[in-house]
Amino acid sequence: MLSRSYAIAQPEQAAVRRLGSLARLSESELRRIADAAAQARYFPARTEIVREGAEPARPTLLLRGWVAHQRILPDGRRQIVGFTLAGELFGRSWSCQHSALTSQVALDNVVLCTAPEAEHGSGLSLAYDKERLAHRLQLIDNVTRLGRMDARERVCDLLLELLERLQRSGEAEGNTFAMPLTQECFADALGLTPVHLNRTLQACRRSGDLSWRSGRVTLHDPAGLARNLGRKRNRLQRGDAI
Amino acid sequence: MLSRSYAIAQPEQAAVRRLGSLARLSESELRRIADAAAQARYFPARTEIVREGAEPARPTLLLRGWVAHQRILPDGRRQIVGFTLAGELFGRSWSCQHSALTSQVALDNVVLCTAPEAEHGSGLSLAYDKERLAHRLQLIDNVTRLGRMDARERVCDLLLELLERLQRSGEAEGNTFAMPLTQECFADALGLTPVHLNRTLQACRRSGDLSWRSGRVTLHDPAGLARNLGRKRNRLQRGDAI
DNA sequence: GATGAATTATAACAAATATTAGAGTTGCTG
DNA sequence: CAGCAACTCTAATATTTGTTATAATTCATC
Repeated sequence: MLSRSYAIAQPEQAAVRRLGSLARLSESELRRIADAAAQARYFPARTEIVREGAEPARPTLLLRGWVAHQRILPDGRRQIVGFTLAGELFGRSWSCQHSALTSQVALDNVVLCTAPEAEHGSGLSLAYDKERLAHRLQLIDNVTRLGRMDARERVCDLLLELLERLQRSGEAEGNTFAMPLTQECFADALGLTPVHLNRTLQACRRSGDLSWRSGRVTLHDPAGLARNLGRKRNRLQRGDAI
Repeated sequence: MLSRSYAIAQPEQAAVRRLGSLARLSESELRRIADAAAQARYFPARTEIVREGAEPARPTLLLRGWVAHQRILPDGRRQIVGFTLAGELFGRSWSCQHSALTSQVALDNVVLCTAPEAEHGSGLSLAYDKERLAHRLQLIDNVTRLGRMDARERVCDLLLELLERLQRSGEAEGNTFAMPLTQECFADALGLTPVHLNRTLQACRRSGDLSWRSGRVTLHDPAGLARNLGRKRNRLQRGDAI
């Protein structure tokens, strides 16, 4: 269990840094984010944060950990439709006013807080809009991945996406990042069985594309992979929204 | 080629009816939609309306026909990530301010117009928000379909979705609707090859699930199918947004 | 360090989907 | 209505992915 002062102070800075990279925030907006972060809530790994169909949570800033947004079919098949990483927002994009479109579960130990209200047209509101745009991009990429890529391509493409996002919020060390997901969970995001994902990972290791050991993933040539997969670096630009 | 007066008058009514079903529109809003529809533009089948990455079009109201939103991989593989049907809006949800996230192509002869600006908080603005929510729902359904359903389930699930949307805008006759898509195109939406889609359609016909002949699709027991697939009727409710 | 549970790895086999090729069918156009 | 092009259908075969089972490894806890 994290001690309170440590749990909040560190990740809060990263979260603010990341929002600031999406739009220019005023002093008072920064203060309100810090205030919100002080009211952090904690969810242990594998805990459900919001259940699909439930009254959804307010817009939420993820201070630490990863959250998965998933659907469960009646016979138990699971599909993860997207991730939220530390420093990113979620809540509104995966919900409507009356019910959550997906269930939202903590993949590891998660610290989050309710995001402050943003005035229409403010910097904060722009940052929120960009976040929603990023979610839509995530979903479109996901559809293309699942519909038209084979196992190896799916693995590399999703790991590339995660690396890019973690680099953006300063959580990657070069081409290496901490991977809190189990292979079974990763398979549920890629529409593969755990066995086939494992086989594919071995192949990727042997071909020198990546390494994945004890919760750390390294992509050995991200640029080459991206070229190979036709992955566009669909960067969000200042002013992008909706 | 459609004569101008006929092309506009008929579908415009359906489009207004559909927007009205999403939110209560004022007299002046209705008039502005009619004005916009009078400035209709025409795209023949298989024409590109907006190319991925291009400066995107303004928010657009589709008066007639179907539009596909698609990604093309460098080697030519195509994935359709969503559809817009007559009476629905598109443009903003598939774009950001600076570049379209997908290319948008006319699947049959299409008539569209630029949607009127909506004031913040107005009925029209609420209808637009709902439309964007519906697009997000479409994408999430799509990910689940492609990730975790087999060929037969994908076919039935997508046809069900299309039937529901067409029923909502009054374009279906009972459980039958006009299907402008070629099987090859439908396969590109389902992440299947045309050959396998065709086999699967034969199987669905033989098992009595559906018929698809000369551009008309009938689902023989939509409710039963929906139950079978665990398809939730994720209806948009009054007040839903963002 | 020893123990047990969870995770990862491997193999053999089964099922689903892709590929290639070609034969019907439909619908448009002259 | 003849001819052509696009689309649909079918079959044989190849490849990919799923399933089941079990072994090896890792990780947390004692």
